[in-house]
Amino acid sequence: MNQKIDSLAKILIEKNIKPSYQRIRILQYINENINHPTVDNIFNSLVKEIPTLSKATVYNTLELFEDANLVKVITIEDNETRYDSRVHNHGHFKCESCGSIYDFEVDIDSLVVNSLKYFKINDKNVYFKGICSRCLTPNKFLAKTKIRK
Amino acid sequence: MNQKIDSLAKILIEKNIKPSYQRIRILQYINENINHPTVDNIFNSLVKEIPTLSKATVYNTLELFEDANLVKVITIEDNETRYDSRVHNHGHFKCESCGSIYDFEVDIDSLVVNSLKYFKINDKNVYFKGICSRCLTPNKFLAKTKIRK
DNA sequence: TATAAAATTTATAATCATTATAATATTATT
DNA sequence: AATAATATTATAATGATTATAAATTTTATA
Ligand SMILES: [Mn+2]
Ligand SMILES: [Mn+2]
Ligand SMILES: [Zn+2]
Ligand SMILES: [Zn+2]
Repeated sequence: MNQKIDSLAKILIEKNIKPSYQRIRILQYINENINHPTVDNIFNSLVKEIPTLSKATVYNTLELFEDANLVKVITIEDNETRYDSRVHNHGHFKCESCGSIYDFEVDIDSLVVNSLKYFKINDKNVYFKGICSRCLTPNKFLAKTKIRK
Repeated sequence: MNQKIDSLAKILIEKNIKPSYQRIRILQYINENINHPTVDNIFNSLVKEIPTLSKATVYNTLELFEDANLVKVITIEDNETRYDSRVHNHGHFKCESCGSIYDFEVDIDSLVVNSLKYFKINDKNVYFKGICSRCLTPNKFLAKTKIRK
């Protein structure tokens, strides 16, 4: 138990972030929930166990994590900002039916753009939209299907 | 003058959209301003010539255009929805210094993702972030530089 | 250890883009 | 012209994010 907390604290210390209890728990949450949670997801889950938690802390902490490259902001939809603890470059697929966001591996670096020769590129993103396989053939996987809002 | 309006009206009629004056002017604006304007950009420009224009009309019209594939929503930043009248598939680069959004051609269709074999893909997006060439060497192009908020 | 300073968290208010609602105006149909 | 359908407008409501200041916790120093 303390091992887990210690290792999370270590990650924060290495990034020069003081490992407060709230920060450790938020880091833990995004590491264990890689389904690209929103601020509300994170807050509503954690506030059950940390009743004094403030939403402002979640916002502040995520901004801190973003600057430290511990988390990546996913902006597929304009109304919901999501967070991804997998910071390596990968693509995202959003299902327009169930709302789930899937990761997929894609060789983004191979996308060389001539017209951006003299631009400094810090960040490359790829995202698709459509209907996921579960929604396309729902009856087949009924037992496995999880509906996400 | 009327030729332009007529051709814009024609575009709308072909999409089964009644060519009201407001709709024609909004279509004209996004066709003439391909720098990915926000709703505010569109509204503030047009309201000077159409004082009765309502922001709700701009929102309604853009949604209508989106459904008709006359415009594409660009969501690079989570706080600003932008609109693009160039609906063919192309990439976007957002400069983190001046905020400008550049178009670039990229062969998105060549991105084949095995894990999405059984997914229905409706929309593919690619966007980069970084510093544009003008911001990297600002003195060189002083005369040409246009600062965009 | 006691005290002061700094950092963090919390509670609350403010902001702002978007959506919803209902009234008004315009256009089409009979 | 009267009626119905559609579009526009004005306005309010919503909701996510940001800002602000007070309260709490941690750290540094005497
Ligand atoms: Mn991901
Ligand atoms: Mn574009
Ligand atoms: Zn789905
Ligand atoms: Zn720039």
